[in-house]
Amino acid sequence: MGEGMRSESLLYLTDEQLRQGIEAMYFAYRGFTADPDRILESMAYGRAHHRAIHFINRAPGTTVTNLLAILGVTKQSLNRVLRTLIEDGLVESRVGTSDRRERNLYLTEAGVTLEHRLSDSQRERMRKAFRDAGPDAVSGFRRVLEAMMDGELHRQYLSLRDTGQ
Amino acid sequence: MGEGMRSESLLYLTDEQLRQGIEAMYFAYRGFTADPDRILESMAYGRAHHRAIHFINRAPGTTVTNLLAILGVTKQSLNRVLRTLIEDGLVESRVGTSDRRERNLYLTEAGVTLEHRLSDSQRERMRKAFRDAGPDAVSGFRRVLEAMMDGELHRQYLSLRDTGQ
DNA sequence: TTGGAGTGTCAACAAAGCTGACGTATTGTG
DNA sequence: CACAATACGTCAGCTTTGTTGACACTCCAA
Repeated sequence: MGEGMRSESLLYLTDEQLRQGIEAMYFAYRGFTADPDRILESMAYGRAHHRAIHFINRAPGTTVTNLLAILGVTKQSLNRVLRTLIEDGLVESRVGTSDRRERNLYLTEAGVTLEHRLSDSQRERMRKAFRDAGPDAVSGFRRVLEAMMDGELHRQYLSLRDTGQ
Repeated sequence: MGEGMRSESLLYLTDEQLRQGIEAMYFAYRGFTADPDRILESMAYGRAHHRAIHFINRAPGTTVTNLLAILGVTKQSLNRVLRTLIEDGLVESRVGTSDRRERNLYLTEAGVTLEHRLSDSQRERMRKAFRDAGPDAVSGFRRVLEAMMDGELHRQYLSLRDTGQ
């Protein structure tokens, strides 16, 4: 430590500050997932189902392969989740029109309903956090999070972000 | 949309902004855990071992019950992890001096070594994120994360934070 | 037309969470 | 002292969600 801090900004990078950031990230993520987890556990679902529902809702008609890339899991793992969602009538899987090897995924009406319940609870918490922290904090929050992503993750985040209206 | 936004700050709370925050949190957390995960998978360990090691390092001599409260898991789940760490010589469990029912947990030298490897990688990513985002962003980042914690989580975060020198 | 690449499914297994029940050692209290 | 409560460990069994391996169907290009 202390090998030529020239600018004020470097003062923020003590090990103590970094450790606090790490622990804040850990506890905040637990809070972040708490509300949807509560809703999901009443059904037979888990976080994996939530993630699948979220991204199918974001990109209706997406393929299994595309979803695999976003979620970063194996196709076998995703398939199990997807199968239960299809059986339960929350997701519809249509054979691709141009390439019949692909399956295009859509939420059914029931799927959209559940997605709303889940995202409402999560948005509400995010809204409260943003409100409590104030408008200046929001941009800082997002800038740090973006800088924390790997190149590949960051690319995925941006490409999703840009599809939002 | 648009039923009486009076103050500028409310402009930040559109559903689109909230959704971006949610997705940023998701992708950032994946980046946040990626480096330790890589180190751990080369050994027979997982994220659960990392969490135990982290908090034993933070509060040497802590008891099992205390660790359970911080991690929010069951003792059976923690015990499995703790047992392997003790068997592998990374954690030492000493009978309590004042109350001999308790077990005080400490990292061994090997445990400290692994903790350093893990936290170095995570600190390095955090440092990069803070550096890239700039000093103003750091406080905003932390304020939003704190506001995202539940009451109980927030209390734990603060009590840990205050023990850091 | 046929073989390789791409897409998705089934089977079996592992990590790590959970509940419930129980044993043991220790502490504190009536 | 007797006995209830606490702290910890463990056994058994279940769930979610990740993993590999094997395989079927589809497309495309040689």
